[in-house]
Amino acid sequence: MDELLLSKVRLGIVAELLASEWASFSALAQAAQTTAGNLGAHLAKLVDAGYIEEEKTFVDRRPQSRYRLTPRGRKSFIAHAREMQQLLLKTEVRS
Amino acid sequence: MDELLLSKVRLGIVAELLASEWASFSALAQAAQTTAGNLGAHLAKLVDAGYIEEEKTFVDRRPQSRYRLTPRGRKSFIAHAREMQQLLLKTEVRS
DNA sequence: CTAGACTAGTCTATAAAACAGAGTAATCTG
DNA sequence: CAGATTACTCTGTTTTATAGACTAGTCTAG
Repeated sequence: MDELLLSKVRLGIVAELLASEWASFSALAQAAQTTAGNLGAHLAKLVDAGYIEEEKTFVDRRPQSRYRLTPRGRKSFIAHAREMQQLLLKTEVRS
Repeated sequence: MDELLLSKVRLGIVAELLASEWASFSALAQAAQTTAGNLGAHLAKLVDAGYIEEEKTFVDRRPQSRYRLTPRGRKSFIAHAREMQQLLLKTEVRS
């Protein structure tokens, strides 16, 4: 069970990055429904874990960080979703 | 996204209860791989939320609490697993 | 019958994590 | 240039998780 993926905010980040290759800080803030401060902290954790990649550039002379999932991050998420599915198989109710 | 199900320990509890109708405190301690104190706290949260049911009885003159999933708890878990699956559909990698 | 060990927890203090909001740096707008 | 905006980072507070001490009762042995 992946501790890093047991978080509303971090799952929101990953969900967004699964849908779109690269996402900006502000796009992620919207996706994860949280404040900038909190988002920054969660992003740092995901970067440290090698789940996402950070690229700091300037767009129109303004700083802009953008992020994307690494193969490792993608793999981890898939494994996580699978584990959930495995648990679900233990119950008969399937509807 | 269900906050209550974003926890290693609580997922361990739910997993065990999906597999076996009723489970004792000690069986859950083993399933969730945690200490008694911690387990007690998490069980209390799940009981408060109406996800599990607690039954305190005596077995061989000793106190024994046992727990089982409520329909509500089961439903919530299934919904949670489904949400994960939905996120997974956003990526092309399916292997 | 009582000392020591065990079961089945609960309670409490500490450690870790999440979070919000203040602060920083730069740009743009009137 | 004053004030507003973007794009964050840093720090202090609050919330959550966790371990371990503690309680209550039972069982075993001497």
